Amino acid sequence: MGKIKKTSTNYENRQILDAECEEVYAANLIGGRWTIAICCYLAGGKLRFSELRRRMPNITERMLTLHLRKMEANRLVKRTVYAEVPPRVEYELTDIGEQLVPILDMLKKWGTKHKETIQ
Amino acid sequence: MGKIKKTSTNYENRQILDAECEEVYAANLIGGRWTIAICCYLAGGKLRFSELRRRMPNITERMLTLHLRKMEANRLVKRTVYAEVPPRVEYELTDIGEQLVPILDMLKKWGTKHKETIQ
DNA sequence: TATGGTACAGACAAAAATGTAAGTATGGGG
DNA sequence: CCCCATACTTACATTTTTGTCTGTACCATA
Repeated sequence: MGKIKKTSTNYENRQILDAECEEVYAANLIGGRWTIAICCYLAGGKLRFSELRRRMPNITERMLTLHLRKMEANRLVKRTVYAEVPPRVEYELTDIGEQLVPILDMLKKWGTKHKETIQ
Repeated sequence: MGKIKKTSTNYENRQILDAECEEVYAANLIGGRWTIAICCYLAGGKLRFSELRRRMPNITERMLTLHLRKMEANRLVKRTVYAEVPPRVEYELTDIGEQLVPILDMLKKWGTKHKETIQ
């Protein structure tokens, strides 16, 4: 989420997988501890920064900011700033972000089944 | 993939999300740089350790081992050891692992569409 | 003048993931 | 006895991600 070193094997390997495997490309977009949770909350409609924070009591402001910025860069969310004081910033899923929701739903069902299966 | 510190905030946060969000639970199962790629190759049928390695020239033996072990622990793959010399070990998807394949396929389609969308 | 709320940014630290390099066991073939 | 192949393991180093803490701008209200 911070700086990446473009000469590392790690970075190189990620690029290679990213390029040759669309599943990995997609997975990298929703990677990060809080990304999917944020998607789930935004699936219910647009939310302010502070509202997201309230829904995820354990995330820090820094982590929320970093994740939202990454998601914005990846075009999963749209960020709207209102010129008010105190500031108001709203986040919502983009079209392509919305299209992820049913997949997350399948993942959810699979996860539930997996939990049952392994015990 | 190595040791985890069970007293860390990081660990605690993961547990919390894991418990309250099945999507995150599922995503954690397929997390890790090489996990999805391994699933994709195993979707075509069982493969030996060395065959997997040949299909992923950039993975190291250590990383392949670690990922396969994690996937085995998570019941995504089944590991079969043959008492031969030199050793032969085969890996294949479990039932629940197979059920992940169509979801990865949706993820792939979404990834392709995302790539088109963002340019 | 002091305080409060919102949505951040920056420096730093800790933890986790990934990668590098070397070594292991086994038995068969030369 | 030496080397080969396979499927690992171990110690260590590097990179990346995550978390802690402090500070900031803005204007309104007390």
